Amino acid sequence: MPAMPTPPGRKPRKAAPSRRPLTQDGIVAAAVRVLDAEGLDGVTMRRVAQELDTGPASLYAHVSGKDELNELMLDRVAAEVRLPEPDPERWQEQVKEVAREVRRVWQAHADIARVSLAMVPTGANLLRIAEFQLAVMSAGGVPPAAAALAVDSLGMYVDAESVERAMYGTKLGEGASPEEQLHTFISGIRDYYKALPQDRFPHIVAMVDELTAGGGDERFEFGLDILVRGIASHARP
Amino acid sequence: MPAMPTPPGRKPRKAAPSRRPLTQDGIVAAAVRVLDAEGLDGVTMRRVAQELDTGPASLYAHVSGKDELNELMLDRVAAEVRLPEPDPERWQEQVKEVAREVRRVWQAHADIARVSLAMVPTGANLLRIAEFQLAVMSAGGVPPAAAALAVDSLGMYVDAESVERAMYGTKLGEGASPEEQLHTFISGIRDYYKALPQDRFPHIVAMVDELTAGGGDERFEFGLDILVRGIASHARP
DNA sequence: TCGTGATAACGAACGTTGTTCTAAGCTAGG
DNA sequence: CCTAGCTTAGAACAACGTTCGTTATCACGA
Repeated sequence: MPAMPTPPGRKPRKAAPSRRPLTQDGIVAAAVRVLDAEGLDGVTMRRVAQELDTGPASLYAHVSGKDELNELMLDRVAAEVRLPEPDPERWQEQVKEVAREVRRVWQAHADIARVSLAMVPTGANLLRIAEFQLAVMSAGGVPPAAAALAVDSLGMYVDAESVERAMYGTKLGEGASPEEQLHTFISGIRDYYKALPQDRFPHIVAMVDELTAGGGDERFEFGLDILVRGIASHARP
Repeated sequence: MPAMPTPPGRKPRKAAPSRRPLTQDGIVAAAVRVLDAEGLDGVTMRRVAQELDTGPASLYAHVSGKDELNELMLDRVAAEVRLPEPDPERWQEQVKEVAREVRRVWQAHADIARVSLAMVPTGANLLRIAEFQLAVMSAGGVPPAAAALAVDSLGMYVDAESVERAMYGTKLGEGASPEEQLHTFISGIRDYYKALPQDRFPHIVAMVDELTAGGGDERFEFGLDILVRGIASHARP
């Protein structure tokens, strides 16, 4: 198709290029909107681009790829985590408070914990949280080596628990309410465990109620309690 | 090319239909072979089918889809976990032994821990491990509710640690040895943390060595110690 | 005021992925 | 020996992340 003059009376190409220019921040904000509405698997380059009325190729000028977009989303969401005023006297309770707060924020944004589990924290908002925990533990008498590894273990625990919890909502249909979903899922598991052969799995069958008990908060709280007790056993008095 | 009569003296279609029929077990075994050689992301329907000299569609007669194949792979691999003879006197040490053993097996099979993290255990070999841990903790005096939640927390910790560990190997190039990969990765993180602004992240910068210390085994052992100490604090004496 | 060059935007396309469709082949039962 | 039902498998579908090459835009020096 050789060069052709544009037909008379035809606009240059597209009607209104009133498109405000793309920015990395705008892209990440759009991605988080999609995340909240459709889950992490719903955050595709195409879907984010669509949210911005453009094509997927346009995003690559501001973001190196999907991985970087994931990390930027996580760090943006991590900004919502509120940290208390450090109080060395209450360091154990404060460590728990921060863990609960991170879990709350992760669960407010669908699957995002999956991203946190699969990366080393480098963003400013994530490091801000780690810094707080290191500070409060150090002030509380936990030796540096123990505090460092404790931050790691705590983060892993919060992430893994949030991932499992989020899974219940996505594996089931999106129809019912979150509590309904959780209950349906748990009942299925309970029935399966109850039907197990008692001679091979006596404890599982006997403890089926304990294994499937707790709305999720109880379970989390218990694991948190275990971790903090273990950490405290390494602190000097 | 319309229907043509087969030339005389020619075998029906393919030279030797010595193709032994597909079985679920054979498919899972092939999938695990691919997993070990190329990682979890390398386990695609096409790749597994290729390993069996067939097409991807043929697998769906024996396996409902990718998710089920993942779970079957995990359970097959879980059969390699060896459990000690239960000894209530040493329950804390035995819980740790099993956790170490599971981690060893997970890490012997690339990314497989990712699957474990994303599902509720239902396979016979996975339940066998949970049954053992419940039994030994119960015999050791841990109350049922605590034991049930402890199994959950322990499993999550082992899975999450294995996933993180496996990630170091896959994010970097596949060229160097595992230790080399780990070292390269850790040094990158250390340099980044060292370059952080000291006024905003004083503890991170000060503890950079502790945060990046431990070949991985130390870190895991420490987290395990924390968890078991916490669990033990719930046991009756 | 007019080019002009760097950069952003984007339509189209490539190579993969999981999965389904549909037709052909094989095997067991009458 | 023939037919019913299951297995096999080639082809195709929709969706994914990413890249290519071209077009449009805008700040700035002549």
